[in-house]
Amino acid sequence: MPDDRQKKILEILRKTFTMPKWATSAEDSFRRLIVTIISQNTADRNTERAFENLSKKFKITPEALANAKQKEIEQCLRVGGLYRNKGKTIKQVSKTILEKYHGELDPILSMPTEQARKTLMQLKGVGPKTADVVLLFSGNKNVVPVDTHVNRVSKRLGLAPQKGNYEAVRKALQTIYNPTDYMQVHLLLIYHGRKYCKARLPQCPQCPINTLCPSRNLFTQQKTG
DNA sequence: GCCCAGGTGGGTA
DNA sequence: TACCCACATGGG
Repeated sequence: MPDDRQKKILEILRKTFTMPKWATSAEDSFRRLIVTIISQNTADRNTERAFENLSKKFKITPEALANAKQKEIEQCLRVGGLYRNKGKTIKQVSKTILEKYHGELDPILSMPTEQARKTLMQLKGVGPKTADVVLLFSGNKNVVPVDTHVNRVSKRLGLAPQKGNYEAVRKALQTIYNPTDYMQVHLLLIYHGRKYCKARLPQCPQCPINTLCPSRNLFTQQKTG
């Protein structure tokens, strides 16, 4: 159960940002996995362009991508950056799903959460963030994916331990908030991080939750003496 | 021209 | 185990 401050933070974020339609729309789980791999360390705009190129050239199925030439996958992804790594990952992941899991991702997502998570992370190029995004948005699992914004914002807001690693931040957020809110917590912290709570800024002047932010007080104290 | 966007795996101490 | 680095493009 969130305490008053934690509850208020979520309430303000809900009023500040609107949730995207895609979050609750049905999406093929394999497509979700591929998009999420492309999005790794990449701006949304470039992710979209790369995925569009890939979709035009190939059917987004384990069969089609496992049998595609890696060079051709890479060319589609070029516009997004990190294209050699991701081309290799996408081909390999598709091949593994095809050969080891009969070309089906959904049975993995039907496993208990921890087992599904572990299984996804055994795919080379799929780390905790990518696994959790697929689990949350396509597997209907109770996890909070921690991307760079979620990590930074959670720590500044005192929602997660300052030196916590991925797992510590994820567990902290999952403990504070209700599973029904996990998707909102994930997305709203990202939107907040992008708009107000930037990595290069020690604090955010226009931030709508400034008064609830412990690091804002630290900053104020430093500035005033 | 420089910084920012923003995950994973491999190497090293 | 904890840190450091390579991967790569597009936009402001």
